[in-house]
Amino acid sequence: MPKAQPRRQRRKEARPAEIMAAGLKLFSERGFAATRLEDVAEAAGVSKATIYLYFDSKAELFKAIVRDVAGSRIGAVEEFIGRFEGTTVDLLTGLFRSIGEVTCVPEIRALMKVVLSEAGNFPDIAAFYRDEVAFRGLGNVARIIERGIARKEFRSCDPVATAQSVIFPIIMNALAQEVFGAKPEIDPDKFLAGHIEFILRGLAADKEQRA
Amino acid sequence: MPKAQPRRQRRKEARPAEIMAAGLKLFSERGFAATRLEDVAEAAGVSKATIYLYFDSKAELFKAIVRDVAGSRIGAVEEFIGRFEGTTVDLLTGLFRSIGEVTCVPEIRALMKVVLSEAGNFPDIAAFYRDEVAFRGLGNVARIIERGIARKEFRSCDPVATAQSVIFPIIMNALAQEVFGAKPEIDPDKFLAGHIEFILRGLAADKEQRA
DNA sequence: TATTAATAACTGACTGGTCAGTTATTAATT
DNA sequence: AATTAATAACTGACCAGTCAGTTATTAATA
Repeated sequence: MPKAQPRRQRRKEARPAEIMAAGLKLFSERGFAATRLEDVAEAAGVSKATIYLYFDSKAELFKAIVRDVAGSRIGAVEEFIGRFEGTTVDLLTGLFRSIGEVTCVPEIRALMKVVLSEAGNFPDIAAFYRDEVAFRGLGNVARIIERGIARKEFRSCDPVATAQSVIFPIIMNALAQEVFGAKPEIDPDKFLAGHIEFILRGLAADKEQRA
Repeated sequence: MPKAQPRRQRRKEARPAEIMAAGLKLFSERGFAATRLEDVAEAAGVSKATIYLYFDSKAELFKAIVRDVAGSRIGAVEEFIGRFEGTTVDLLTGLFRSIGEVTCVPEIRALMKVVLSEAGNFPDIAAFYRDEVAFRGLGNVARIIERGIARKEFRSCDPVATAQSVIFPIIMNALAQEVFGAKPEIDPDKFLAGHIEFILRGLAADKEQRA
């Protein structure tokens, strides 16, 4: 018989991450207001008071989680974009695949929803998310479109406005799945493929244009 | 001095609508959980107990509001679509304008957000909204696309998947504005115009195709 | 290497405030 | 006078945040 765990353990380093993981799970399932800190504590294998050793308040815990999850991925994507040397069509296609993957991670999808929900109640979270995730991501797509225009692969258009046309369906699709559950009628891979074709046509440089 | 209103008035017919209007305002500003029924009552010029004369619970009030707002517009849109006789491009353009207008009504926009937020906590609301608003609206767009394909105005494609590419940016744009506030960089009208052009290119029938 | 002192991690039990929902009563309408 | 719309005052449950006390760990001392 393995030695029984002592009832208490001191694991200063591991606690915050465990608490945040538990919080992410519950906040994304139930939303901020409906999540009880006692449940987070239980899920993290810790007492509620312990949470307050590491986080000042429920709101601060929530913010820490958002910062952690949101900040962790965009850097890698930007590096990929910077390094890429092929056609802009391939670049965009690659980016789509990668965004498609990210929006399939349940925690990330769920957190997106919670941030939307709680933005009004947490202005600083909203500002952080807007600048560090939404606008930043949109800017990256806009830059790719500019690249395509510069290389004459794409027709001339407003890069930022077009970036929205291009990227919003993917986000919204993930959000809809999160909220309403999977649509039986249309599977996500098929949608993504169709969308890529669709937007490439929308972006395509005119082959035989007057003047 | 005008005759002072009696402290109490009996206005059985008017109360529910007034309570729902007040609820819509507050729920959309603060979300479901953060809205106090006492505040709804005050905004409606009524006591909290009066709300319970007309609605069984906070949740039922919320549902009644969603049903009311959500159900009220789609019918008109569908009728417009049914009657339309011009080109499918004009039909789609007209529909976009009308959706663009609807998503500018602050209460509707805000309610969209709240429904997304609370769908998890109110499965029946989610189901209602999914069937009566989301899928129904998507279906209408898909049908327009089918019409365009049938009339050789549009290239052949999956109508439902494409409907998402077409309509989601408009919804998402409204949602983003709602959540993050207006983006200074891009004004909504310009976006809408650009988006219309973009999707019409994506849909356009191939003029000179092999075979 | 034991023993003990000091510290820091952790917890159970409590508190104060909030708010959905109820009840007893009042006043308008018939 | 009987009915019913409306309300003020109340109740019970819930939960974020606190705190006094407990246990693990480390370090100093014998």
